[in-house]
Amino acid sequence: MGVSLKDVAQRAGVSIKTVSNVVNNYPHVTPQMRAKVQRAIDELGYRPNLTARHLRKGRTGIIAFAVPELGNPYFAELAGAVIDAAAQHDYTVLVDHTAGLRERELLVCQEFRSHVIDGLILSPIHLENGDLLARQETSPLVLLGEREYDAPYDQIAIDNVAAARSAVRHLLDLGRRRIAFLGSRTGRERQPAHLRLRGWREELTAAGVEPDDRLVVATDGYGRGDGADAMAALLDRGVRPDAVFAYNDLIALGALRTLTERGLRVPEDIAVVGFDDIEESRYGAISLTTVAPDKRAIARQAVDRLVARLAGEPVTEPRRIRPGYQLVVRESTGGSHTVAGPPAAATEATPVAATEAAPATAPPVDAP
Amino acid sequence: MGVSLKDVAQRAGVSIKTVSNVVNNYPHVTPQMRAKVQRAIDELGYRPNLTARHLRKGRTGIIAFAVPELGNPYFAELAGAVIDAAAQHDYTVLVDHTAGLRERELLVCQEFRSHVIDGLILSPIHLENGDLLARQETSPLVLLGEREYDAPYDQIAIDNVAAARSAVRHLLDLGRRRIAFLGSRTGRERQPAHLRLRGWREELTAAGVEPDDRLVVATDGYGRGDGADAMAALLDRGVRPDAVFAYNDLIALGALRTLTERGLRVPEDIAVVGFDDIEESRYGAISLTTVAPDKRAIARQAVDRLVARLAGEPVTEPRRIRPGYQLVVRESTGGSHTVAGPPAAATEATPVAATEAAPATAPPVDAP
DNA sequence: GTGAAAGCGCTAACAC
DNA sequence: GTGTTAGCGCTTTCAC
Repeated sequence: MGVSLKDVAQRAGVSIKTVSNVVNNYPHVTPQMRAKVQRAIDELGYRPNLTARHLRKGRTGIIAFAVPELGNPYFAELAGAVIDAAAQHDYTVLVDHTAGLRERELLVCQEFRSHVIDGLILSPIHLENGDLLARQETSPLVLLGEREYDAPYDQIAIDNVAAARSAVRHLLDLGRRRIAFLGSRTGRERQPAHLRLRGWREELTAAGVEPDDRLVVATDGYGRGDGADAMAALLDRGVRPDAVFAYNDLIALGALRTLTERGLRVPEDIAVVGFDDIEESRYGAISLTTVAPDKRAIARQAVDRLVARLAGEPVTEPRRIRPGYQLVVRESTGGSHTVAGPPAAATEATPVAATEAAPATAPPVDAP
Repeated sequence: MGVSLKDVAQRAGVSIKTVSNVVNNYPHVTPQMRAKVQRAIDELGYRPNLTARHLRKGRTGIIAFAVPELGNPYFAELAGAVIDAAAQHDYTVLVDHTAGLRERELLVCQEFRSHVIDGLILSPIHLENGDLLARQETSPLVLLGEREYDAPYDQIAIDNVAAARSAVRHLLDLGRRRIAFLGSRTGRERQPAHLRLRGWREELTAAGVEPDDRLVVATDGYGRGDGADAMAALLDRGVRPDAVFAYNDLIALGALRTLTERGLRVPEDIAVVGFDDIEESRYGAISLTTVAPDKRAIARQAVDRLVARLAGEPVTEPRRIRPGYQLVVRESTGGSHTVAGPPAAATEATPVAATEAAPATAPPVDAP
């Protein structure tokens, strides 16, 4: 094994405690003693065994962040933000991905590295409410994403219905009436996309447009290929929308590709809106109009909530936090292009809608 | 604190050892004993404390994977592959990002979570050779990426010079002669892109074309915005290339965007080749020709090397492993589009070049 | 097949 | 200010 405190103490001719004091930067150590110990540390190449420290302290300073798929830029960008936010609190992040499988989601929130991770931030897809209620593990858990649960855990998610409505409203304002929805799910007991789909339905109805279910296309996954296929299927079916609202940017980008291949003009023939504002949406030949959740805020708040629970805040009442979002209008719906500038500062955006944590900005406002 | 082995033992009226045997699925336990203990475990909701186990065993089963930026899809995709490869060996991955800062790279390979991570896979950018030689930490380290070091650590990287040459050769074969390179670095002591830049230079020279340094554009970073800016700067400078070879796909995609904005046709006016084969390169309005490193192989081999070292294989001689790569020809150089199919199986690709670990495939072959 | 006891390396009381 | 000591929860000889 490696060099331990005892070895250093022996070498320096002092007690273990003194070495420990030096290692932990205890204030009350005489400079000469500190120097002596430090020399022994350097000579022996001592590195503290954090595992032992963790065992002793009962906590590790490691939190886990589990997402469906790291290959989805939205989650990759979010993971980066979580890592940064956690670092601010001196926490290290263990990133895992579940492939959106319920089994792996269960595993991660039940018995994943028990006592090694202090807490978990999970973005579930197929986890059921009962799974959460049956959770044995006592470490704090914060939930992210579209699914809403009735369980004693903090949940962070933008208002998906309102956000979806703002996207559809934008398309209606452009005079579009046959607005397709890409990315509902096939043959699942639960419909992960249901909130955004509901927003689509509600906003159409509110505008006096009858939602046409033939314009709703289910996909197998959430990737670019699924979007491309869905768009192709819709067109092959002979259904011709004048606008598309996609569950996420990847699906929208895939649809965009199909439209280009088929020689359809965007936005003239068909306008397209996505959801997520991943960076690549700003750089395509046709930049993508999209709903931009405030990822930094989501990450920061998720970490803040987790850290608060870790610090002992009781779960009297689980909190639901709604970070802000923006509708960023770009070329795919006729907006001008904004290649520069961070997503949150895009010029052609409707104001942020946020509750609780975001410093009160303007309430949601209609797109021009 | 939580429930410990002792508590379970007490409850079941057996010794600690017996409970431990049950928990670890020891073969020689009578069924009735196992059942009795299991009942106590369930009743008390016991979860093993992995931290204690780690301390006792001297290893944790956690490895770290540190990349410059998780927001770069190449690294995100690679991270996903590493997580999967590690899972095969029952290792959990702690993903971290260094922002490409030497300081953070040092931190991660020196004193990062000592004794908590069994080993580290690091993709450095600014780490110097001396930093590696001065490394105190004794846990295994595997290096990834373009930088080549003279240090006692395994290194996994495709043959960047040859890969770059194949990209440039492809452009030369198309009759292009004024081939720009986007993505060299400004004012750094080291030139991270130097291998690909060297490939560019060598292949041009070999073809009897004088490399023109006015066609080399430095960028501040490796993102889409950097590529867009670099392309714009080149055109504004009045320099008109007939092809562009970019350091990576993001820079190429940014360049593509600028070209579209300026009304230049791709590939007719300017052909574009990238490097990385990130998924989005296949889905743009103009799909991108790119050098596709075999990410799965890179991840697998990195994990394999690390696991081998962890299993006690001595570092008699550090290995240099060269996974395969392909040149995937798509629309940005006049190829047909390949939206479907995994990157490694793309039809219009030059054969794989790989050494050592990849099951001997065909040797490097010229592009047609 | 099961039990008793030692110790992994560290921290935190508590003495001195 | 510094030293002594008792565990944190687990695995692992070694008896029985």
